[in-house]
Amino acid sequence: MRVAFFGTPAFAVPTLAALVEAGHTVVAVVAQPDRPQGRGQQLQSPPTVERARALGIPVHQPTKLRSGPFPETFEAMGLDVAVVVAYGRILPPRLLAAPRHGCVNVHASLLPRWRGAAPIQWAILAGDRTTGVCTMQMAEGLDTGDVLLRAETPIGVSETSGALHDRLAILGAELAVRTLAALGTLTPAPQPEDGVTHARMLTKDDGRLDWSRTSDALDAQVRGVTPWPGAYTAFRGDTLKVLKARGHGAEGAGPLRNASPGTVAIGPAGAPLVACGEGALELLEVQLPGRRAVRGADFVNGARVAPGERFG
RNA sequence: CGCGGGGUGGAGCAGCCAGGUAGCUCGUCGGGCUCAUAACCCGAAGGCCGCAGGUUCAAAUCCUGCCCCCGCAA
Repeated sequence: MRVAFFGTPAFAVPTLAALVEAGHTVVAVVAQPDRPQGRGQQLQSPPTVERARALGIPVHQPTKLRSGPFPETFEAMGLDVAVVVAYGRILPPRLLAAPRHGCVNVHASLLPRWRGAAPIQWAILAGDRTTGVCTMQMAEGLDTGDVLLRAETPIGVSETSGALHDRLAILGAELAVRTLAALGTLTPAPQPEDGVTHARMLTKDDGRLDWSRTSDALDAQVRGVTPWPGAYTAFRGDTLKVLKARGHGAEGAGPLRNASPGTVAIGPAGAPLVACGEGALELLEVQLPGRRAVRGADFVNGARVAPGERFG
């Protein structure tokens, strides 16, 4: 089939690669414009653009989708379908209607749960046991289209957003290929109104650890915001990033059983054990500003963390 | 030229501002104590202080250049 691919970040790359691998004619890759990024604020091309160049596919990075030259260019492509994966912008109706089979979106959640920008992170933050990917026939609303195919996967007890992201990217790629193969024979299933949740984009604030929450909630929060925006707490006036942690129930809290939230003890492996609203959180890997990431026990040794100190 | 922090025995850090003896918490090795231990006690090994120049009687420390690592900024 003649396909156009809309996608910007790393999550979209496996799908792009899979479409080409499956023998589809990808006539164009559309992504967000290059933006200054990283240390040094260098202008950098999105991952999908890098891949498109390597594959020799023409790239479009329009700043406007409603006006300007792009809509006409798009309509002239003579497409069977457009595949959209984490493109980052809403497609106007004119574009949605242009390809013969319309536009198909790959979304990283079990719709209608977690519509929106950060479905992977929110599934973990909310403590969901399973999540997955869906393909849908795109409609005008945000992730409201009829579902074509879905694939479910369990969320590991210590899985981070980063790890789940990589798994769902692969799963999504497979689902996209299967969806295109069956296009026209699939029955689009309208999303139920029950169970709709919205996964708003995360901000830096979502990484702040509130020690009055339960150890389970904090464990999920650390995993959900890793690697971005990252979990953090305050320690002696500095920001301490928490890269890896493990929640312990009341039994594991030991001497902290009646300590107020944020109080630190030294755990059995030498790592900091922090009192939560319920249970305790063991900090397995942390990082101080300007320093490299270290194991919990090394942090305790180097910073001479004393039992009874406070985080947060 | 976006802003900023850091490179010191195997690990994590202090010392640098006010140049002059290599320090701390661990780990490792040996010994002791103990029914036993991630506990405790005694002892030991291990570092050209990122690299190259400069200043100085003297540089981990001050000056210059370079290399590497990291935080902010999406």
